[in-house]
Amino acid sequence: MTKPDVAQERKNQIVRATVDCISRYGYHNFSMQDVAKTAGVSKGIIHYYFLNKDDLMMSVLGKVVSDIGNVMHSDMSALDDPIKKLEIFIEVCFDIVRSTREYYQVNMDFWTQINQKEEVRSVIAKHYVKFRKTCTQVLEEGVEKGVFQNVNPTEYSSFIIASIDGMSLQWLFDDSAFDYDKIVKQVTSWIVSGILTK
Amino acid sequence: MTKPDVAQERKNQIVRATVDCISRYGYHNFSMQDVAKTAGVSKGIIHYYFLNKDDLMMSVLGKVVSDIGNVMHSDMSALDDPIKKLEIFIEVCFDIVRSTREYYQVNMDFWTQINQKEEVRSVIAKHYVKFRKTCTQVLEEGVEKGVFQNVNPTEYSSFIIASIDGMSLQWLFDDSAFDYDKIVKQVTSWIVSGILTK
Amino acid sequence: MTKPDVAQERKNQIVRATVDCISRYGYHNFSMQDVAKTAGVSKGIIHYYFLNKDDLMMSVLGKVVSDIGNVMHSDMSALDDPIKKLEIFIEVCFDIVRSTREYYQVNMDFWTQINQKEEVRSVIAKHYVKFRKTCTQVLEEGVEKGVFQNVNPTEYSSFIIASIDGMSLQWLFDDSAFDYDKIVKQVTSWIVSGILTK
Amino acid sequence: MTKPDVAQERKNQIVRATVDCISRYGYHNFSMQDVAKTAGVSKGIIHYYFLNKDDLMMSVLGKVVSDIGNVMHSDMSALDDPIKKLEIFIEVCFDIVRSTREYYQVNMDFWTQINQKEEVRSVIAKHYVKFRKTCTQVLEEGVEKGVFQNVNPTEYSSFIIASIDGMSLQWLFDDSAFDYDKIVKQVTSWIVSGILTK
DNA sequence: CATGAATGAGATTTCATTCAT
DNA sequence: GATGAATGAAATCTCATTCAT
Repeated sequence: MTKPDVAQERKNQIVRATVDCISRYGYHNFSMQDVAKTAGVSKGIIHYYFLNKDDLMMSVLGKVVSDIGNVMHSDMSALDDPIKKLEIFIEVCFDIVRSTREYYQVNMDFWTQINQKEEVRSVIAKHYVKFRKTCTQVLEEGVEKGVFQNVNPTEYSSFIIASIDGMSLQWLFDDSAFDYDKIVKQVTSWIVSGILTK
Repeated sequence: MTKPDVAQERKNQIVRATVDCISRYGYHNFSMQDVAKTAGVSKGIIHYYFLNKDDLMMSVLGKVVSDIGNVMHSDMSALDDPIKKLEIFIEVCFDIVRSTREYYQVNMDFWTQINQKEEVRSVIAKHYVKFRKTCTQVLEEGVEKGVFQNVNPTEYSSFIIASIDGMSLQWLFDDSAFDYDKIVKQVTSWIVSGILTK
Repeated sequence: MTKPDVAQERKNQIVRATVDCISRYGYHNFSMQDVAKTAGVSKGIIHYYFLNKDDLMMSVLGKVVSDIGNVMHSDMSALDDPIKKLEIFIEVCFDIVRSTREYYQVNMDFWTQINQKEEVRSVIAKHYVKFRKTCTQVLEEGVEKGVFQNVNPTEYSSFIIASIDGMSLQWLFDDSAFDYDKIVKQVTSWIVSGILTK
Repeated sequence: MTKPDVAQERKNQIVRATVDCISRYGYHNFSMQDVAKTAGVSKGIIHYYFLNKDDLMMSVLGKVVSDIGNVMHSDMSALDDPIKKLEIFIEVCFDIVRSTREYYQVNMDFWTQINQKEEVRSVIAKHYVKFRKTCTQVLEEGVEKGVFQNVNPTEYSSFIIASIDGMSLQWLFDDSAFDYDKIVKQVTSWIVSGILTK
């Protein structure tokens, strides 16, 4: 059978269409009709697969968050040098923003919901926990090997991720403010040299 | 004149009410009716003072951005020591987030509009230009006095501001993730020691 | 001012239009749009005066129930003879059904809701309490004067009202089944003679 | 044949499920989906056996009406005494309401349709014709035997049935209004003594 | 200036019905 | 026969905006 899971495929199709719509029309300026048109399906079928718009949006958030999370986990295990590993981690993170700019923004759009919808806040919070954990592992390895100073790895992870998010924001607000590639390298160097044993 | 622009006072009143509503009901979930009730005025009068909801929102953005900007400029000129000055700058910034958490969140809510409304993007971009400039001045003073390394001050400003925004985000997503006061001090120390001449 | 209470007048106008719609299209086959058109107003204004369709329907029920209740209280106090009084009470009741057939049916339409909406059931129940009380007073007077047997007046009231409702139902189902005027007289006589002291 | 009409059995199954749904969700608040789930069949198959929802509803009405009709015809022929016979007829009728309260309510729900759907009105009207006829036969027997007064039996049948329906209504609206068992006996006595030869 | 009744476009959602499999 | 995915009409409800008073 070439029809292993029509339902799942349809759901994916609708979620993808929704991401498109958010990108194009804005987080709260798209209608179910828009999603239907984009996905090439009828309005009704969306409510067949998703309880309501909220439910659909939670699926979108889930996808965005997990997609970003998945990219981050891409082969770092192959590397031995903690410094190289950290540099690559940072590079990959910055790359997500640059190469999926609209996608990262859709992710950002959910931030407006953290005060109104506990579930949204919770998903994002968990994403950051995982995010920090990934980074922490890299740092701990370096600390163990004596390459990195004995800082609190979780705290320094927060700091690293904060720098990446913060720089990305400034770039999204104004991509002529600085040369992204150049400043990414600069920031990476500041972050890395900040933790290197003297 | 003892009649200092009643119109302006009315506009302020409405804008303040709107900030309240965004905080309470969410950026996309409040109505002009809500604003009217909160401000204690009629629905009609809002459209007398503001062209439409968009116009009102731009005024809100203007207020939020300038309020935050104003806090930052508070007495740093009195200090002589560049290190102390930088530390205070960072502290003040973090304080804005902590002490006006909801307010900062309203500011953040506008970030989701940068793709849809060029004017919003532009206002935020200008805010960050000013923000960086303030920081840059502090850094330049330190570089001049030989206390700070000869890094590109604008780039390091971006980095500083990025750290502040990024840490604040993580805290807004989950205020149990770390002790804000403690990590603020830690991050401040990392930022400062990263630029000190060895 | 000839505009003492625009709001109340509008509400009445909408409620009246709703009764019309229920009569014409059926209890669950009319839309807010229909009501708007019938009342000659816009769809939106209905939701300005009524929270939602349910709220509107409760107002309709209130009106129907109280209108019917009001008719029943029409001058019986003038009469002295308990028998005459009872006969007139019964006549008035039957008259309500005959002369406001559609109206009585709208009232009936709410009966489908008694299992789903406690408030509906409660309003109807209270209406019947009042209904029985009115009848009971007539009976008690007759018992006191020794004209009526010493039956339980509330129970006999229930029986009287039951006969009226039940006969009306059969007539509504098939108005060719019997001559309404004739059978009303017959039933009245059975009811009255059933309580007369021998 | 040992395959006694699978189709009929399926139809019954669906009709029964519909009665359940009306009871549970209300006459106007259940969907074909609900029926399908309750019957344990697919949504599609319902439209295979029934033309549409209206058609299904007519089948439900048919079932409800004939079920109630059937109960009424149960063993009265064995009795000789017309008084006893009449008492039992009344008792059985009241029993239908008490013992199948929800069922009787479903029957009542159709009453609201008599204005909109001639077919519904007609079925109900025919049901009452049969109902009255059954009662009339009991009365005629008593008149013939000189036990009952020479009233018009059809008219008195209407009156009897009206009392039963009317009392049941009041009870359905508020089952705390009176003790059903007690008042049933009382009403029975009033009805019977109203027709006894003096 | 100020009010709030009124409008109407448009959003979400439900659901009877169809039809390919 | 049987399924359930798919459709699309229609319903309720919200809300920015207008305008007579």
